[in-house]
Amino acid sequence: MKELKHRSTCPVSTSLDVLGDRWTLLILRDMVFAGKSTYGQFLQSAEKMATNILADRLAVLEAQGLLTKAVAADKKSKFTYRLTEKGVDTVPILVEFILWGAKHCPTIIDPGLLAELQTEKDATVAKYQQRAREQALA
Amino acid sequence: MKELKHRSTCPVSTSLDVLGDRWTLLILRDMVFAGKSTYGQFLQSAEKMATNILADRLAVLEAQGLLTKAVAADKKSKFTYRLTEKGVDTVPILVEFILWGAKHCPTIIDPGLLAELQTEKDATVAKYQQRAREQALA
DNA sequence: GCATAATACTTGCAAATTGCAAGTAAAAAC
DNA sequence: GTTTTTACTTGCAATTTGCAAGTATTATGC
Repeated sequence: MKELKHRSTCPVSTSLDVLGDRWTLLILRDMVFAGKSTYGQFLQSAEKMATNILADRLAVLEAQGLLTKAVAADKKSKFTYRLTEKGVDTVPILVEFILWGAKHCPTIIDPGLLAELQTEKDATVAKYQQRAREQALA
Repeated sequence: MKELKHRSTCPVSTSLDVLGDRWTLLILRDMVFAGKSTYGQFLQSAEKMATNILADRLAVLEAQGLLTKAVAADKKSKFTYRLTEKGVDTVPILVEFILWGAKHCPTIIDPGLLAELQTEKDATVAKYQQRAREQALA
């Protein structure tokens, strides 16, 4: 069980204690926007996460209740990671990171998604949250 | 000049390259919600940031154009840090961290601010952004 | 005008974390 | 029954963090 030290009672600080590093939110991004759910899929993202870091972060996210781990339906040698409601609730955070990065950094992003986020943020957030919930039932 | 490596062209990833650590967003939080502007003030927050980390992060934030550094109006031995528009644009990110932390972690937060964020998020974001812009002119 | 305090860092070093490469183990495919 | 797939674990060097102490410039008090 991965323990976690909380530095203060401030909600920004406690959120950062869980999510504040270079990799954790990328895993959640891959689940929400790319529909990924397995260790092997997470390893294939453009940022090339090291295998030990991925294993560590998945363990933290599971211990903190943002995702669940279960044996895959098709193969016993495979695990499927799914978002809990606590994990689904990080979608608004991911969206704000997308909007900030798209505005202020050199990035490449699907223009359709960006336009959707800029004009109908709340509905788009809700759409991806609903999609994640439905995957969790599958 | 603090350089920064970008791991990919994904906007979440590039945002994390700048903001993805345990301390950076706490500095921005202190500027936006506590009106702090000096090195000494940042050191006094509940999370007890080490002096070298603070100096490093302020340099990164300045190099990345999220804040500006200037000699204080009252004392030549003091510096005043202010948010640029790029910095002001992180307020929605901070707000989502507040809401997630307040919902899912044990935290203490001003009930007035929380209620305001829950019922009138956009207006509250705009209010704190405007406040930060006005401080930058002072 | 000189000692003390305030302000903003910098430096040194041990401990923790990260990143890379290679190795392991169970299940699946051929 | 050998090879491949899948999910890790391990070892180790390099980087980052965290703590304590030191430095440098400006301001204050007598």
